[in-house]
Amino acid sequence: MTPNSPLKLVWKGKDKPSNPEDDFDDLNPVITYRHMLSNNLGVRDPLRVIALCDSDAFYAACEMNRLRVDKDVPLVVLQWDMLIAVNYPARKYGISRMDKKKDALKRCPHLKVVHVATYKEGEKEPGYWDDVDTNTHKVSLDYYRRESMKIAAMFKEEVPGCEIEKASIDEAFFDFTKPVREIMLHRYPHLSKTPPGAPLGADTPLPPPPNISWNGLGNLIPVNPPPPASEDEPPDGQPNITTTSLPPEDEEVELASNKSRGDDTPTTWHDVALSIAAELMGKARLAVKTKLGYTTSAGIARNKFLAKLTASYKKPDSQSILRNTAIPNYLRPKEFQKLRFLGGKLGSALAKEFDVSTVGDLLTISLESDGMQSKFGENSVWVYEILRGIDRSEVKDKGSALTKSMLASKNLPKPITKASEGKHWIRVLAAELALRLKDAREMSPNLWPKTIVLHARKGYDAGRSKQAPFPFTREVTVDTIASAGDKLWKELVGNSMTLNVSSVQLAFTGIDVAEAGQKSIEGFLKPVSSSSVKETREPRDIFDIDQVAQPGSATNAVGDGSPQNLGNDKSQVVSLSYVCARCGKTFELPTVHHTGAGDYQDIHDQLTRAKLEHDDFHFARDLANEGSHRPLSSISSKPTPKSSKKRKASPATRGIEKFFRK
DNA sequence: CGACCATAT
DNA sequence: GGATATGGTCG
Repeated sequence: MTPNSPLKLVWKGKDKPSNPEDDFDDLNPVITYRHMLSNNLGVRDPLRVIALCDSDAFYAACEMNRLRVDKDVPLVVLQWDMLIAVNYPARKYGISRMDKKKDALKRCPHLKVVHVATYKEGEKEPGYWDDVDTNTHKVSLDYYRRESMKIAAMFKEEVPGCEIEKASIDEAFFDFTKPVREIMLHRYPHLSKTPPGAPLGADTPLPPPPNISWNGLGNLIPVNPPPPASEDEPPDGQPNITTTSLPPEDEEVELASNKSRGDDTPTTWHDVALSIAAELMGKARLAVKTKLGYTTSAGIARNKFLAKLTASYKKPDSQSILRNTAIPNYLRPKEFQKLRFLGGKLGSALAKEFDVSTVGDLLTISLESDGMQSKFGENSVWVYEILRGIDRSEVKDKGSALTKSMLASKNLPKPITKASEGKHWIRVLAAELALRLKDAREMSPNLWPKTIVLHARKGYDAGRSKQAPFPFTREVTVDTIASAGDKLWKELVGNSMTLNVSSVQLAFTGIDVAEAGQKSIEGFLKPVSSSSVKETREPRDIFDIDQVAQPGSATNAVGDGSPQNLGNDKSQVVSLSYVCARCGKTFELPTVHHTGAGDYQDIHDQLTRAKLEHDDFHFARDLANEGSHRPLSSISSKPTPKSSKKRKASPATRGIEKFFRK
């Protein structure tokens, strides 16, 4: 029976609280030595501290850095005729996204206007040109992706031992719980051991926390927000008034008024944890600002949901802290449709069903109110909790495969009608994917896309998609990708001459590091050189294991699937290497001549032996390291309001494995 | 696994 | 709204 048992909350709706504060009655849990000294309470940890940090006007900031523009220069980033980013100096002129370039310039004639990088026609690389035309170019966000990765890398450096989840190109969540606990134990050594005379042993509450100074740590969200600034409230509380208090202009003012806002409510140990997290977050943000030139805004609170909400309290270049005690008053006036995951259909369904708009409104609706269970089913508990500031979703390190999919897409203002145009755009998109995959492989070689997907929208219809396994080829070339794309195109739009395609998207999905035993051996066999291999439009990987093991099998769905490529090359000079996906060690084999599958088999066997030996080394080393990082799958959390059904473990990995395990 | 949907920046 | 990303549903 943990103090924060979720069941308590689930059933709580049964007896309607008479005191509205009861809705938030888990916000001040008793914290014991057991809590303090446990390291695996996960999302139930009463000392959990999470932050969300996002870059201010990120694309604009990237361009300012790239062009070495002074930080006070108003600048916008353009995508065709649309503003996709407006820096803060430009916002002072009342410029916002949704404005057109024209209007923006009207408001601020000396505005710096930068168009996002584009590929043009068949260019291999994106670039910045001034003659951008949506009919011939496609946008590339690559520069921003790279900058984003730099920032993420610096964050990891700056807060070691902290789980970090990149949530989007310009946002990351931090789980500071672990490093904060260590610091707390170090700073307050009397917490590190249950005192001998403690009445309840480890379940004894901690002694009173020290008074802490929030000075310099960020903006404290007030426990008692000041009343809305304007006296003349529009009838009905309409959307264009800001219900939340306006943040003060500077932190001095904020701090001076803390007392009057009730921020002198008793300090808790969770507050101590928050304050330490704020130190760490501030340090990491400072590093990013001084070393990379990006300002950020962060929110620090007890979970992801609140951290995200808190980050928006004051921007830019600022961080804010939401104490548990400040949660109810911060949450209640918010329009729930602005909350994470309630911005879409679920949110509007709730608004319609109960005819309300704020969190406070929804708090009066119990779990078993008419319509709650029937209309929202599984979501109702999730909603119930989120409204009360409870969110058990975890911050998960997305590990090595930092990106699971790559999408290149192009909207066609003037829909295309000819097959040749389709081919053209597929080629452009393929070129981009090829480059991006190549770049990604510089960081982690052995990245493999499992599938390729083509999306197309015809006229006004909803888009349709087709996918197929992406073939094995060591060299993923534009041609490889384009022909796979062409094939999907045929299945999707056919040869009909009436086609009217207004958007095309080509994607890799299931990108992952090929791990031993997970993918087939092809992934580890890398042709170093080859001669008399004709460069066909669809170069087949000459080491495709299927060809070796089962000559003629056509499981490889590459390109046009023309059979003449299957084992038709009579003589080749090749040499092979095997690169371990885990440590990068390379095994080279001498150059061989071969005339048939038998030779392949020889090479294959030798490499297989080397690989097995090497795998054993990793296996042993893994055993030695066991125990330090086991995935905790026991904690169930619901990252999205969607179903909580668990996916079954993927079926046994098939393929080449049978060649190795005997 | 394949197609599609929901959500977000 | 365009360009991307992720995760869930359902057959």
